[in-house]
Amino acid sequence: MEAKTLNRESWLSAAFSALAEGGVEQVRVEVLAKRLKVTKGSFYWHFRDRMELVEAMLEGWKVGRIEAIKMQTRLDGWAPADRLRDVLSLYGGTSNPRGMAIELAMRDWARRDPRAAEIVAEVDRERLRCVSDLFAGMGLTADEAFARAYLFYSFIFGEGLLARSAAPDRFEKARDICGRVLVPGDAEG
Amino acid sequence: MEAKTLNRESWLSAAFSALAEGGVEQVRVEVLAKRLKVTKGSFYWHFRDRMELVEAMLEGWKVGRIEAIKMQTRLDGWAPADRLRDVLSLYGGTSNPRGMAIELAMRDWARRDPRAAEIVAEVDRERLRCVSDLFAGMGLTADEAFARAYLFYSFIFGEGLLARSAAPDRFEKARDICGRVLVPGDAEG
DNA sequence: TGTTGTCGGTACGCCACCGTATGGCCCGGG
DNA sequence: CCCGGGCCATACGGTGGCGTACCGACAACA
Repeated sequence: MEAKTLNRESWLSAAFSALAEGGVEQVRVEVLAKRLKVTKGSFYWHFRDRMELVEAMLEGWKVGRIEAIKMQTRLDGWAPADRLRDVLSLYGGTSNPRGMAIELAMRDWARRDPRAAEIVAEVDRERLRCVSDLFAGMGLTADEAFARAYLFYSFIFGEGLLARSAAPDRFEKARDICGRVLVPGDAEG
Repeated sequence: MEAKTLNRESWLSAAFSALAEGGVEQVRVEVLAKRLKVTKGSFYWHFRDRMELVEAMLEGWKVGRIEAIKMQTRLDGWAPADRLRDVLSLYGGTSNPRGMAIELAMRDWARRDPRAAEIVAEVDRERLRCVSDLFAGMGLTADEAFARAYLFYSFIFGEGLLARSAAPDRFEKARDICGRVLVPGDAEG
């Protein structure tokens, strides 16, 4: 019961899937077309060229991620530490593998494309600011809060990079301990 | 004064440069040939095909990294904490950007190629084992030591992923604080 | 001086991808 | 009925990469 005519969103969605699976290099017009069961004639109706697609991806990802982090760190009467634990569990481990794949692909992309680098930089700034504020809300100084946020995000993305081969319970336990180190506090017995 | 005839090492070296700069996708026969100022006729003399090159890269990277981590964590009368701080400074920040670029490219590669994934997994196992032993040498239990090693490496690689835009002193200070959190101890005034 | 082996150049066919030009289909408004 | 626009198919030229077949330069060596 899918819509019988595609639009920009259809192509963007397919593009993000390709990005997650194979990096920017794999978001190719004819490949996406095949996956959408149309020809590229459709693509070049909705987009001027491939560059317009990838720039739409950058912009869409940016606003989506910034909106998400603002939601996730807004404390409506919650304790900062609890919010931090929430964010950690949202990105951590094997939950939301697609989201993590896109994150990593985005960052690999940023390593060689200045436009992507600028987008990732903006998102990172916002994220560091948000969780830095949470740490500051726990009584840390500005410098310490920023350092904690830096450690926090480095761990999250680095974890997605580390090979998770065999012994899953071992990693499970490790992540548990890491969580307690990253966001101090007595909770979470 | 370069050798006037190329060999496998020449191609491998160029291949790792291309890998660092643009990921696996950029290690292409004709591109490397152009950079080495020869034609691909040379390449196909030293290698059967492109796959033989990339497999040589995987193997070479593996043995090199395993050898390196064993060196860097062997304590010849050194304190475990000092060795940990050494490793951290070796990979951290902006020192050795080429090495970090290769690390990240390798891991991005591993996300879509099972052979690369296996290689990275082997290296990671060895690294986690080595620094885990160091943490254990500081009196931690096996579980805690492994968790610390996990946090340690996640931070190192995650840090390479985080956008480092503007305010370098801010990040410098943060990494300093992170170092003290990652490897506890009173040293390093 | 002829022979053999090492190393690289030249030229070709193949394929995947990009972007364009153009034509066809279908559907609503007049 | 027809017609105009939204949406897609078809077909084409161009480019860049892979791998192969074959040729040439050059050194060692007998």
